[in-house]
Amino acid sequence: MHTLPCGRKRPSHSPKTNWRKILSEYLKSEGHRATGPRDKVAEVAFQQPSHFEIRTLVEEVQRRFPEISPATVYRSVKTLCDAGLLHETLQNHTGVTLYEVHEDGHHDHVVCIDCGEIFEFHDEGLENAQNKAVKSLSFDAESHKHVIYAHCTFKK
Amino acid sequence: MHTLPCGRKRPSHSPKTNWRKILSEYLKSEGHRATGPRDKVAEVAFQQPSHFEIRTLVEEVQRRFPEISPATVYRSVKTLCDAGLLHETLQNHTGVTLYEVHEDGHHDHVVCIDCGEIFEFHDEGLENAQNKAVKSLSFDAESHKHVIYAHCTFKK
DNA sequence: ATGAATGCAAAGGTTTTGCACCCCC
DNA sequence: GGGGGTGCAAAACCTTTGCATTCAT
Repeated sequence: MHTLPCGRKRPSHSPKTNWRKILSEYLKSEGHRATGPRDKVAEVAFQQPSHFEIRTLVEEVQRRFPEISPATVYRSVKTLCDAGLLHETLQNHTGVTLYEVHEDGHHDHVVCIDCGEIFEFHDEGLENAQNKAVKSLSFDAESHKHVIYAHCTFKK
Repeated sequence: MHTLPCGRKRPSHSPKTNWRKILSEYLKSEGHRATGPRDKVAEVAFQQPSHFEIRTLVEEVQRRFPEISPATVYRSVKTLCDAGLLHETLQNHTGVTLYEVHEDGHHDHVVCIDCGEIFEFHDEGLENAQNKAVKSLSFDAESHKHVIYAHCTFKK
């Protein structure tokens, strides 16, 4: 573990570098098998930009491994999500679901309505308020999505 | 306007009771027309439970008005969103997009991962933190989604 | 009358599935 | 060898679109 500027901790081996071990342990524990195609899909997935569409992943896998079928990509992504390595994160400005590598550190997202650019941000006060609110709900919260849709001011 | 227990104000005529006027003004202002099918779709939409899938709406419209085609339902929902009467709100536990009647008062959602039940909540501290965080981003925020996925403890 | 709105059916796009074959354990 | 995994193609879905027709203004 190391401490980030913002003060919170993050495991030093994120799934992005550590996924092989996590995946193989998950597969073993579930009675699933380590196979070539699934491994290649994972490899491509972890090389994607931080937020990606499954559509893009399918294309990239097909480009690099033409013998792997789209069905396998879909099935593998599902497995990677179950293994806790990937995460359906948010919907971009056109409503398409994006995936990201599941990191422990908490962050929220801003999506530009105009250009689709995605920004991550971390706000201590917001996080505290969220935790407090969740606690008061007396539900057993597992995850949450907080996405802000806005106009970014970078382009044009 | 009247004041709610939590202290915030809500317009006394929500779209739920007032939609005809709002819709007709919107249509006029955009050079669109008041038509039977669109009106019927709106009528059914505003009778739906607070969070509904478009799939359910299509079925209900077909049931009550078999002469109205699904395409018209889709087109009408788009119009109602443009008019500010409906809102694509969140995704339920299976990833399906839900619509709700657009109310002014701000609330967030809890979705039960197991049964799909949806709860609304309003938390003053959270809302303040959100506003503050958004402000500090120096984006021009237009909307945001905050959904908590949790296990509810009501059933079984 | 004129152009928006509709119904129908077809097209488009995405994701899932059935099944025979393959190959990891 | 047995059962999970894969590729392929078809199916299943969901949503949009083209077009002729209808209808509001």
